[in-house]
Amino acid sequence: MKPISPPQSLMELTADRIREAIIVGELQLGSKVSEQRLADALSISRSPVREALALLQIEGLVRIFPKRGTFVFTPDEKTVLDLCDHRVCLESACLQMALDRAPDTLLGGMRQAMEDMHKAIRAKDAAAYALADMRFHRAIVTSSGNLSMARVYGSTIGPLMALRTHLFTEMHADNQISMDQHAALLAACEAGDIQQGQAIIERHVRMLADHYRRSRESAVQPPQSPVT
Amino acid sequence: MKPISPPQSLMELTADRIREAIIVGELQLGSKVSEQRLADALSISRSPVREALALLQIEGLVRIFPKRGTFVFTPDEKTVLDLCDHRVCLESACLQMALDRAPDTLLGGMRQAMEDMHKAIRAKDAAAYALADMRFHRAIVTSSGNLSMARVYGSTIGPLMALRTHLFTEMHADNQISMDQHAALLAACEAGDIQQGQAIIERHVRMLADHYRRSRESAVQPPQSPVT
DNA sequence: AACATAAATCTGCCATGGTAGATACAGGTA
DNA sequence: TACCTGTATCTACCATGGCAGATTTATGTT
Repeated sequence: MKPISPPQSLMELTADRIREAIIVGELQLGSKVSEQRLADALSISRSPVREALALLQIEGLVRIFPKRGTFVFTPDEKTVLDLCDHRVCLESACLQMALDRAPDTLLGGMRQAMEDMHKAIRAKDAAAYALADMRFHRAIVTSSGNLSMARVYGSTIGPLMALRTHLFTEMHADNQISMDQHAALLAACEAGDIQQGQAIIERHVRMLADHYRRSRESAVQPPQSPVT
Repeated sequence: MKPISPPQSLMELTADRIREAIIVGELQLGSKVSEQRLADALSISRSPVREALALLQIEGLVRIFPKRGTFVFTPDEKTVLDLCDHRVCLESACLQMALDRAPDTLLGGMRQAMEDMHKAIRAKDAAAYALADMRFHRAIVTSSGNLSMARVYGSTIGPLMALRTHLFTEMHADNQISMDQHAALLAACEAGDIQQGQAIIERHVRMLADHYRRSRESAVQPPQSPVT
């Protein structure tokens, strides 16, 4: 995937750390996140923290208000629905390309991710499940060989979807349905049935959207930003 | 589009400045771009320059090699083809959504852009034509109402496509073909024929890709990076 | 002359300081 | 009590310094 990465910069490590903290709920949605506090907590300077936050804003996980502060992004309903449409669009197109160009890579990535999802379920680790889920779908996009789509998916759609996934995998323990859908998608790919695979993707994402909608109906709305 | 922007940060201004310099060729493709030199040239500090470069890397205009330097990205053939596929994917999906949800907005935006394209052709203004062309396609994406897709299209695909456009902007004399395709797409939208519209988008982008390929066959290849 | 090696320089990366702007709070007035 | 205002504090933003890694150049050996 990445040809060169071992000398990972502190900024990237920090971004990874903060992203994970947001996804697993360590940093609450809508909460203010200060450069200084994060730097102190990680025992580093404010510079890499600042750059990491800028990156996370591009990814959509935080929102930076100039001279006011950085806040963990709370996705509203329209944002999630837009994201779902976007995701279906990219995944469907990439599924076709991946099956055409690199079916073995695609199937291998899917199977590996499903292994991890099984492990996460057995360990009842919601966060690990969310991450494995993300890897499953990321495999579709990366196997397409289209770097432009892969970058967008990995840097703007994946993290936000993982955030949303984690939000209700804790309360709804029906990972089984999700697992069945992933298995069905894998089977369709093994059979080379693109249309069937695309239909499953569509249904899967729609189900996620419905889950999100219902989980929000019975939840309080944290303040998104100091001003509207 | 942007609700708040007046107090634009120096980092954003710097990013805009560098982006324009790259697109118009002021900074040569493949050339090394130093934080220190840019900061000196703009009479500012290295901090905002560094953050701006990070942003431009996300957009795909530059490539940052850790501890080695930042280089203006030279799109190779695969990159452009990937970008074209990505563009077709987004535009096709957005066309459907726009016709479903806001056909009047879509048709209005298309007609306005076609007006501008006609004017540009009569005035033989290639740059104005390119901008109107971009607005035409952007109308499709924005009319879809999907903010996630619109952001990606505007911030990731747009700049790189503009760069590509500039690369062979001198030679394209067949704006008439392009105009005919846009007119055909508008007609298909007026008739509500989504499939026909999507087919036209596909053909249009393929034509652009062919243009690019031919323009590269008779051009030298600047070095992309110090190492492979 | 060709190559290997080592010193010097260049450059990005992270740490820290100063400043301006925004928010929060306290005190005073209607 | 409610509202306005002035002050204090907080925080992001930009400037600058020190350091480490990488590239280039110079030098000595074969």
